[in-house]
Amino acid sequence: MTVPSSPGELDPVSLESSLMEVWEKESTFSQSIESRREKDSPFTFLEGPPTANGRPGIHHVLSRLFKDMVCRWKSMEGHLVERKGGWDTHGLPVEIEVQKQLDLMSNEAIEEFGMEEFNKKCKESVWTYEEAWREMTERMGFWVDMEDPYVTLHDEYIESAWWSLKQMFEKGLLFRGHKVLPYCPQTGTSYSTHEVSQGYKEVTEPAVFVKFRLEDDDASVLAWTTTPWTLPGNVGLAVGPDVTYCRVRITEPASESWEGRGGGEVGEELILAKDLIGNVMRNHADVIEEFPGSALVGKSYSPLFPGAIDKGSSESAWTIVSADFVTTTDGTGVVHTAVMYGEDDYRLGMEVGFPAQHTVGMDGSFVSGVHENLDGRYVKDCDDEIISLLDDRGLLYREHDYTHDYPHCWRTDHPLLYYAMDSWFVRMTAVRDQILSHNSSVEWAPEWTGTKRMGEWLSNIKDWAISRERYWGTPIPVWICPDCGAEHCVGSIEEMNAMSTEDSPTPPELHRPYVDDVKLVCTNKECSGEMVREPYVMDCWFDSGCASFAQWHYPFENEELFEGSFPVDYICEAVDQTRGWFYSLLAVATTVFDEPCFRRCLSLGHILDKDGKKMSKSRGNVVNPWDHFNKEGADSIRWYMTTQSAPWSPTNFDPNGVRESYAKMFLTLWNVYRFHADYAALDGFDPDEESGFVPVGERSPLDRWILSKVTEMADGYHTNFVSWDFHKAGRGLEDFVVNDLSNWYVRRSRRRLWDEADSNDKRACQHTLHEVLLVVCRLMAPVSPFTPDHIHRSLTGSSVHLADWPVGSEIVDRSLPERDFGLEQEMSLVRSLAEAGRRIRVDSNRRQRLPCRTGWIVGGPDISRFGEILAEELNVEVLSTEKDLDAFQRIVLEPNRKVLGAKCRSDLPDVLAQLEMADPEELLLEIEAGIAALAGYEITMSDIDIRRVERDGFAAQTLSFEEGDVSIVLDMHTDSDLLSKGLARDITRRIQAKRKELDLQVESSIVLSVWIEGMELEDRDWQYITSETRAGESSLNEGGPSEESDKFEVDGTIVHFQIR
RNA sequence: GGGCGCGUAGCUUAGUUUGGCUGGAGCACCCGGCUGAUAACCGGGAGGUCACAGGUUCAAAUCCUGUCGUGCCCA
Repeated sequence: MTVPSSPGELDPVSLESSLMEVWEKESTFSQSIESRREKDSPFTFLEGPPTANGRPGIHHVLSRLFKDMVCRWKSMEGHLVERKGGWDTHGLPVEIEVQKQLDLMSNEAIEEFGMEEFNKKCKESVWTYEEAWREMTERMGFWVDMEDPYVTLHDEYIESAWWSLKQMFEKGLLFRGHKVLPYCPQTGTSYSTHEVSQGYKEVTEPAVFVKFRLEDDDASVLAWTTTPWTLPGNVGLAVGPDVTYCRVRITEPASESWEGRGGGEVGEELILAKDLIGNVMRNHADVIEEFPGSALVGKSYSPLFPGAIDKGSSESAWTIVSADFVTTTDGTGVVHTAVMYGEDDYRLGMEVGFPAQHTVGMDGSFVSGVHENLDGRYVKDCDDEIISLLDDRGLLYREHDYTHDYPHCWRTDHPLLYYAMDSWFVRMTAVRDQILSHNSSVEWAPEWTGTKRMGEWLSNIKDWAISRERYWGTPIPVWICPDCGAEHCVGSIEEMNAMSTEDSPTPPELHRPYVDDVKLVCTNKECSGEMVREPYVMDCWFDSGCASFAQWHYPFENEELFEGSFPVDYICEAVDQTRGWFYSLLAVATTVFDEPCFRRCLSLGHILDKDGKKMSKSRGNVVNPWDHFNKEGADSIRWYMTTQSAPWSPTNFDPNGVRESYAKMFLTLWNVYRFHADYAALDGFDPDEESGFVPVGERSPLDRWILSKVTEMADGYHTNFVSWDFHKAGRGLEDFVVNDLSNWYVRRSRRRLWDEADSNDKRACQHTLHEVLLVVCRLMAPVSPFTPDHIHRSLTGSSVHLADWPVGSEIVDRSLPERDFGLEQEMSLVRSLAEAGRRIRVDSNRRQRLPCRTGWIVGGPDISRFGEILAEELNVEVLSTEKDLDAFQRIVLEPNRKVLGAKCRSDLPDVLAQLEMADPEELLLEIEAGIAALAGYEITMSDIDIRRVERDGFAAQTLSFEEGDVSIVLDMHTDSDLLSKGLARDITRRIQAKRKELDLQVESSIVLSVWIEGMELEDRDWQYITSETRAGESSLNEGGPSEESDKFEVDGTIVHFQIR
């Protein structure tokens, strides 16, 4: 037996914090899982691990909300939903944080400081904000197991990652190559594009037009570059096969105004794209030949810096090749290609077989043998020297200053060099078809994230560079023999130990520098070398991409757990993870298991600030979730975030919106609950007491109406959940609670519960409220888990999170009342008529409290069972029906433009004009007779809509429905009887307001004195006032008004009143 | 520079898939009403270049093209 106690005011913060304690004490989270274990229908969720080295902001609440919501919902549907927490702990951002802290601005500095110590610091730094994350997670009500999370830096996790890499290695998917990256030679660091984007600076640098002398032809091809330091590394020129090129002959010497070095001789012949002649040439020149780029392909030219690069076996070195990326937007339409110093260059070089050799060392200086004037010098200091060298040999056409944005090192401010770094790759291009098909098996929300953003990207998939020349990360488990070149990928700790040489130490953990010291016995039996580990760590995306199995330390243990949870049912992260985690999960699952990794993926939009700007520390517009946790509470934030916009739409975070969710959704819900609980406590109402139960069929139409409506709402809510439209679900529920439940059902039921005597009707109302509140709480619980749980516990004694989803599922039963469509329709009409009545009063200047003698309903279905309610809402003495519409109304014919437009096309305006002029009554008769025509077109009923409007002089409103029109007509006549009744209501209202102002108890009685000037109040109405206001003693018009009395005026009547 | 989103009232948004009646709500504002009903509720008002420019159509917020702004990812 559960009799609710009187709940008092809503205090969301204390409600939520005390509930958190209850959850802790009762282990509600684990109960909510364990109670569904028997049903044996798991729904698996995979947590995208956050990095705890930054403080959590409101945007983190969003993704944790949608993770939690779906998990809670699926739990209530009866599924077993385990949620293991996780932490992402490796990666460059961690290193950068520590480097900043310790002022270690280069790799050299880190190594001097000591890699062991450095990595220790990284390991500590990773947990800087763990506490803050845990607190936020708990406070927002995200249920996830943080006691036993997976952690990417644990040996178990790393071992699983190693295992997966070995699978790829054995499938031949792992290979060594180069990756061109922005690189800072001063710090010895290559940068991710993400980091680079923060360091762009506008700089002015020398750019040059260089002549490449063709062999077997007395002409030069012109190419342009903004990085003269890459010219010694030139091994090829790229042209667009369909671009039109020209051979031009210089006809006159340059003018005096020529700036800088370089130039062309009269008679010299140059080749460049036709469209760019005007931009490039500074001499008068004749076009002597035109041809497509394809005509140039295969021609050889002389190297600019002979000897800088060894041709080796390359056949294509220093020839012209075709490339699809060549454009004529700038330069000469000929692209200078230095394989090791540009991404396009490298890719092209690999395709056509240019020699891939460095002319620049890792220190940023030219290697020896490039040119005697350049060897050993820092490349950016050599621009001028290189230009002079070219000019001296007549290979420079022109130099000029060029201003552009160029990436710079945020630590040293030096320009970064695009530089081909040694790198390990996973051959994703080999599994393109598989990953595409796995991707298309995923249910993406929104759909375009999968088909477009991910799908189109995957169809141009590139090999995945998984190695990083860093310190803090999962070490690459590849060992190479320096003697014979044998490669071996280790797949477990055991394997490493078994293969290690006698002198090798046993590493205390699987991190650098410890694993670096492990040497393996060479796998080549003929070789006696010691294999050395490749000194890289893995891309941290690889780490997190292993989460589906590495969280269980699969395949070393938990085989069953893994197999039962793969592919996972649900993941959810923000949209920026499309090419991050979503991709790395797919990539690893495809290469290791040839399976998709997840079945459903919700990709969320970002939270922006209220001006639509990205939240960032530097802008200072990051919203601290605690500002709202401590004010409106987590439920309101969660409800706001859910209902504000579609999950995948970017949302401008408006603090006022959180307040609104609180004021509207939660306060309203609370007051409905409070209304129920206050009277339930007063009457000792026990929902479980069978003798007091009123079957639904015996309850009032109002009760049956709200029960029907709650089912309608619940079904819509569920449908929206299924199609990921959580925002629509929430809006529908809120609308139900505010409008149907609070503003109509509770308002209309108030008097039923005031009755102190026990009655069937009162108990019917209590049961109805009880039942509706439970459905509402259960539906809301996944979105906002606190308030609904509080209410649910108070009504039933058990947690809402252990309850079943009212809509039911394949596992749990449906528990919703039956719909009664007729009742719903009638009530909808009643409410519309009540509103229409208020409009009439506004239009006719008749205040609501002044009753009307009669109201007529014209047309529509029989709504007599709600006659009393409607009469009260309309404040009419008598409500009757009238069949004859014509007494109050006339008709208007409106064109149905959709139908008419299709029929009349361009004559539509004529037809409309004639319809406008036609007499509606006559035309309608013609239409009914089938003889109507306008502007030569036959007009039928489907071409028009009939609408009724009230005749002048009647206070009436007409509502149009598909089934026909319904009108409400009010009698505007006034007499002393009505005036007295109206006055009584005004006086009552004033006294009640005063009672409230004086903070009187509802049941306490008062001593009332009233003085009325200018009107007679009938005895009957005076009785009404005294009983409504609980006046124990009362006096009317005795003596004169006292000085303490209140005074008001209504329609010329002055009223004084005093209560004691 | 490329791909994918987004842009509707001062703010948050519905409507866009499938073109058709006067572009619909909430917050804030103004007027009125109602209330032992709450930060509530009801009626009305004001507030819109549906980002901009073209196009298709009898008809465009909706479809097409381009531009601008903004966000994510990539370069």
